[in-house]
Amino acid sequence: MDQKDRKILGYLQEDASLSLNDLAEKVDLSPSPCWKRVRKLEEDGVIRKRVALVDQDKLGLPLSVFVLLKTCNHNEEWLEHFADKASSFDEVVELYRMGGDWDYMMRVVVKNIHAYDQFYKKLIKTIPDLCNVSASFAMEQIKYTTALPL
Amino acid sequence: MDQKDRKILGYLQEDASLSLNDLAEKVDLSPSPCWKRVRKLEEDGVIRKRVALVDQDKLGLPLSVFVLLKTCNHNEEWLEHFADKASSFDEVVELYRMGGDWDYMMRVVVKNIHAYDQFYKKLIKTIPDLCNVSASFAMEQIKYTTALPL
DNA sequence: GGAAAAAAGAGAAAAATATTCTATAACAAG
DNA sequence: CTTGTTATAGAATATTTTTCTCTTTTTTCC
Repeated sequence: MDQKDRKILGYLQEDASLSLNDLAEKVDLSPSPCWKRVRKLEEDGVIRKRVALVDQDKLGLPLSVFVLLKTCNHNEEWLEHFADKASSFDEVVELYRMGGDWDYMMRVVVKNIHAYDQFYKKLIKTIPDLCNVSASFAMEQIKYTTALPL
Repeated sequence: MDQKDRKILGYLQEDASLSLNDLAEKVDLSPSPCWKRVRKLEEDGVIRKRVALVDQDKLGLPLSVFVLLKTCNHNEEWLEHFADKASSFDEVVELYRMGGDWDYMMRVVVKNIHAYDQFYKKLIKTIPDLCNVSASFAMEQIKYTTALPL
């Protein structure tokens, strides 16, 4: 991965609908070697996938809730079971195992506070041994990008 | 936006490299009406953009840090200035204004803890009047999807 | 330093895909 | 009904992606 690959990633991170010709031009290559690089980046898994980003508000799901969790149960099996179950909820768009005070944090996307409460009830029903659950509501999404710093 | 549009979004959220023929087949349409729907979704801004998702680990940026912030300065101007400045950092991939104990939360993508510290120093230098800054480190990213629930 | 091998690039041809166009079918309002 | 509107299908055209071949550049090793 050299500087040109990085440049390619930079552009495709921002706009994957860019045609190969345009991309090639931007990175100062002719289409064919540019295409080879793109394909290699895909094969190597550097480019994980191409996706369409959908507008949360326009879909009627303006609310992001950050949910912090503590478990009472610290064995391997529980962890795996939790990861599986929690990941399976479509509302959970991000899920992290954390260091520090809380064991897990997730971002949950819902219509409104009531919908969050429904999710909450579903969550604690599905996953036992949660010792502590705390929700923080995002008032405003100031920045959201999938583009990693290069 | 009817059920078919939703189905289209569902597929494109997962894989935007899907050809129009394949997509059309999946949603039970012929290519041309399917294409019209996709274009309308794009024009209406329901589909915000198409992007390539890059692997954090493969890029050498395995660490996500969640940074919580409190400001001492609660006037309109400060808020705007903060939003601008904080958004401008490439390491900041998500930024929310929060309800509750903390004013802001952001996810910062970096190489390692040392790189986070560098970022931290850059942050407090750039943005004055931060009363409190707290960082939580993600040990593991269990789920990360850009696909909103439909 | 220079020859051989390897890697990266250019340009054109072929294949696949997206886009437009036209005509037909379903649907809703008066 | 029937008129106007919207959605669809299928074919044509245009664009884009992918492959192929040949050339240039870079690297390696003597």
